[in-house]
Amino acid sequence: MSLNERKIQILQAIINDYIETAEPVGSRTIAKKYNLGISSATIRNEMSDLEEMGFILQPHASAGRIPSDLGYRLYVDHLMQKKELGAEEAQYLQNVISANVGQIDYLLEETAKALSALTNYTTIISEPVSRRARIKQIRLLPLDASSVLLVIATEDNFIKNHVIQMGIAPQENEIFEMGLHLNQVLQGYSTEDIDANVIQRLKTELYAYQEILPHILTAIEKTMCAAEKVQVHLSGTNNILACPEFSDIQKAKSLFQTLEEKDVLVTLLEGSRTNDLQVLIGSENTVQSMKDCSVITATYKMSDDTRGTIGIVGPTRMDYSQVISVLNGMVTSIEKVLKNLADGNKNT
Amino acid sequence: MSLNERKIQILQAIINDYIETAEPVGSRTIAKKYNLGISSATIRNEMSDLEEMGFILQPHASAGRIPSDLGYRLYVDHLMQKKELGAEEAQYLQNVISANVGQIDYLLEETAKALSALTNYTTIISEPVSRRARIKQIRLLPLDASSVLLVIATEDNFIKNHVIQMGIAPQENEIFEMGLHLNQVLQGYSTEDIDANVIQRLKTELYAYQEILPHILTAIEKTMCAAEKVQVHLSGTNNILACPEFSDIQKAKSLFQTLEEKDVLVTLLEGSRTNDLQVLIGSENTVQSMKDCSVITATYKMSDDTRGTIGIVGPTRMDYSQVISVLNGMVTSIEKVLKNLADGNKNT
DNA sequence: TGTTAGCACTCACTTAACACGAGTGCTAAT
DNA sequence: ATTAGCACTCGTGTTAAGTGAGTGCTAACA
Repeated sequence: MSLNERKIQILQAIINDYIETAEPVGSRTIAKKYNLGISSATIRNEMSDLEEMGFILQPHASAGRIPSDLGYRLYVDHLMQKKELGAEEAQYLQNVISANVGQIDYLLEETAKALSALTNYTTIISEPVSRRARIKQIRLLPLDASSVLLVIATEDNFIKNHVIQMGIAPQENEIFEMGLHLNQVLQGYSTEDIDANVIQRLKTELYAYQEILPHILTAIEKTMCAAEKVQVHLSGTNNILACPEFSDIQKAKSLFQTLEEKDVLVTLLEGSRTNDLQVLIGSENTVQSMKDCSVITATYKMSDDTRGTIGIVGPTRMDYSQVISVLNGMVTSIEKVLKNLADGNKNT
Repeated sequence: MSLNERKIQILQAIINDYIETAEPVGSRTIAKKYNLGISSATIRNEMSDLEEMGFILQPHASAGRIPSDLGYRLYVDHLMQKKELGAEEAQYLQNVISANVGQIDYLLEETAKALSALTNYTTIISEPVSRRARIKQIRLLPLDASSVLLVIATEDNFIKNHVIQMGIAPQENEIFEMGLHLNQVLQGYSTEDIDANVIQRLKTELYAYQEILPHILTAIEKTMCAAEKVQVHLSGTNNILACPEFSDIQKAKSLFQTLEEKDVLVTLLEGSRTNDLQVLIGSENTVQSMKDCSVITATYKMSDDTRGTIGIVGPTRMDYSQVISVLNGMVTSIEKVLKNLADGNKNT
């Protein structure tokens, strides 16, 4: 029993129809709607084969067929015809991005909204992070009598700051001098580079400030940690409730619960860091509550080392080709903007 | 027809029972469960009066009674007995807060989670903002050949920064000098204080830097705007799906849609800026999709001028006294921590 | 005059029976 | 190899009857 041309046509018809209608597809429907030149009986025989091969399944004995996860997998890998993103949609995305250049968090928030609006699914976006944030500039600013502001700019132009509270009130010029020295020593360093040796060196060279130095070192560590922590934006969760597959309120609730856990979302996106585009279909998802969902993720690069991920979550019966075209378009647009930002060679 | 003691007892019984069971309450139930010493027939007569007065209503002719919004209003204002927060719960909240001191956004995120976990409703928290953020420190740091980092610390120790990209590459010492000057002039100023006069003054005094000054002034404006922009955190939306009143998926969807719009959330919370604690019941809400919800908001102060708001959203049939006790406990805890932060007199 | 027992009535909800129809699998004819 | 025909399955929709929780009203009672 081989997967001949006709079987493939039938499978494609089933998947297309099911994605459109969300109803199990029967042999008569296919015979009428898609002119394959064969009768419903023949289609029935082929469908029986397709079921045996695991590409489709029957919800119950007297119902039509629906695609299985394996069926969708075949569809996504070989059958699906790839769409290009429409001009108006591409323009819409471009506008959203352009309007928010310079504020990375708003940019991603709005991008997520736009993607949800275009696809009618749920969007997850992680902020770009380098696994190894390198210090480009480090500064200390006296804030008031008892606190000092630490500012770290990484090579990707991510800025993080931390207010350091200290019991002792140091002199302004001391703070300033320390800042200059730290900047000189730590430039180009990542978290891991700041090891015992470096710390020892700083302790020696800044012996005069031994009372406040520890405060500052812990602050640097915390700040660098925060710089490496992934921030995620979620949007369009309400679309889940529009899907007939989630009319069971229990299913919907457990999915919502999962989507509220940022950690889970991060792992979900992290998984696809290596691939440009990844599709996880139903049971391929490791998270239990997402066994009825498909997740399509795309990676966007800011620099070679700094990348974030966009994920679209929908029912397995999702419009794969449309989502993929939207994601591709979005990645292109966003990379253009972010690369300019990282290179720092464009006016705001 | 007056609201005598007995009517009040009956109303209270109806509300208590309905909050607990979510089922319309009949006269027999009250007669059996609450020992009021009167028969179900008498209760029926009183209930008829209560309905006429608008405190309760009948979903359909042969059903029991449920409280109306007016009924809940009376309950909240006069009948409800105020609870104190349990010791373990107070401890739990305190732990969550202590664990996240120093990072205001994580703190609020975790606080929102904790409140949702304790109440089983949805939590919205806005970050504390002063309506008039005043500049405490303003600095310029050269980042690389073409960009400069602007750092503004407000008097409440909120730090905001902005990367300014400029075509021209200014000298390090020029940047530094400008920064010092700006700091001197703008200290203590809020957005509104920086009017045409001030700008003219700066333009004159910093005439030497007329090419880059405009870049910097717009950046200052943008940054101060961002400092005044309210950030909101949302948590526990999935609890909505556990409420029987939202088993209608359409209702749930429209509520979810509303909750995804940050602007709406901000207005929702803003409304109660003046009051310490505010309860909006059902139709008292201006937003259409929240006509079946009650929103309890509490304001927490960081300093006299800087305050944020916590809101709990649930069905009108929510456990008002419990939510209020949790909110009060939370405000006390969070204010203790935040005031220390704002005063800057405690180690991190 | 306020309270209560009794009773007729209402109406949502449940259950069972039944018909309907979409869909299948199998068989036999082409 | 294809297809027409047919019996069979099973979810869905409809109808009818029964159930029970709840009400309002009336008349009797303290």
